[in-house]
Amino acid sequence: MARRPDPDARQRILDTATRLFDTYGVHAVGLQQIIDELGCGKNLLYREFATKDDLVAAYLQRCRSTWSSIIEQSTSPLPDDPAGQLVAIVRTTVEHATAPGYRGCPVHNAYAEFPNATHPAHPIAVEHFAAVQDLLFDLAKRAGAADPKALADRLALIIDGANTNGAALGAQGSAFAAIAFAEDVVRAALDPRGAIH
Amino acid sequence: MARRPDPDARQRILDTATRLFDTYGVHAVGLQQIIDELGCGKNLLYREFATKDDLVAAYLQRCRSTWSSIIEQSTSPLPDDPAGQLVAIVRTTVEHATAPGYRGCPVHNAYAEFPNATHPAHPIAVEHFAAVQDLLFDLAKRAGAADPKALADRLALIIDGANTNGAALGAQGSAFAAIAFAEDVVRAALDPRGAIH
DNA sequence: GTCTATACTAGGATAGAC
DNA sequence: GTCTATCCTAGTATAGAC
Repeated sequence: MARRPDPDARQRILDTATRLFDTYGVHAVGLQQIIDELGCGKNLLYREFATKDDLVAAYLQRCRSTWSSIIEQSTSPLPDDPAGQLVAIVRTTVEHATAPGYRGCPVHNAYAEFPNATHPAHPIAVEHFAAVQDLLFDLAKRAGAADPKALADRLALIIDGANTNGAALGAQGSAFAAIAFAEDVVRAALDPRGAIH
Repeated sequence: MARRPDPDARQRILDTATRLFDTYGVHAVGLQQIIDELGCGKNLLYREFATKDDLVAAYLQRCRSTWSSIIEQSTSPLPDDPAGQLVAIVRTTVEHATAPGYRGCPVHNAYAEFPNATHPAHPIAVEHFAAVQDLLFDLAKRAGAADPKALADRLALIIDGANTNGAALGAQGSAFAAIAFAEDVVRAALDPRGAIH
């Protein structure tokens, strides 16, 4: 009897690749290692992903969609509270950034690992950075900030800072402070009296 | 006549290695590439650095001392103004983070490239992160902040955020906003009326 | 026909001999 | 400073199990 093709093969490969890339970094993981962990043949991997670059690109796409659903999950309980959603995004970021073994935002890490602008990972990462900016700006506008761009910039710095600091120093660093920081910044930006004095 | 050993060999090797590592990332640069650029023999490099890991460790040490002198240079004009020094540190960080071709803090990048805790780069990076924390905390205390830990945490987030955001989005991102942000945060932390409302 | 397993090429890396 | 040995990884091709 002929074997049926496994429709989940691509997903299983991506599952394993994601876990290994997240843990060890992209450069440090060889395709052989993925094949060994997965227990599949080399042909299957090369059928789904012609080159390692293709696999890396698919990995980054998955990182993006994972991030989207995490954010979606944290903001959906506050559908009519854009200011609360901004704080919720920071809180979720901090939770992840202080988790044991956190190595930093995988998109930023991959971007740093492949500085060559011709790498297929590049445009995906840039798209992600722009999407985060847009989301923050949109929420800041809807929250009624007098200067939504300024509020979005400050929250972007807090979020990127929490990610980086958490990767470096974990829960012992400054990442936890990001939550109260974001609350103050949002409050100040919405205060009709005109913010910080 | 036998050639005299070049006492600057180690520095010249480090110069070239630093430039290449900063530009392309550590993993992506081979020792052969460094040798080719430098026009030296392999022996010379192996005499100074037994393994690539040793070279990477020396590279990170140099990154640390470069960072120290940059910070020293930016804070020395304000010897009796710790609050001004805190803002100056952020300003200097932003200047670097928004420069064309900036790829992020090399220490953070190397830390991300070598997640394995046994790599010699690890302790050096951790030392750096702790040193930054200590410097910020010390200045926050000397500035008279009511809660110096909180101020140091917030500035650490702004600094790490400016570095990461600048690497991703350059001058078009949120990094520039870090300067006014830091000014507001420092002012609020020193305000006797009790900060942000 | 689909998968696993393996043998193989080519290139680049570390390392060291001379 | 050149030249060689060894290893590792990406990628291809082939053989065989189900």
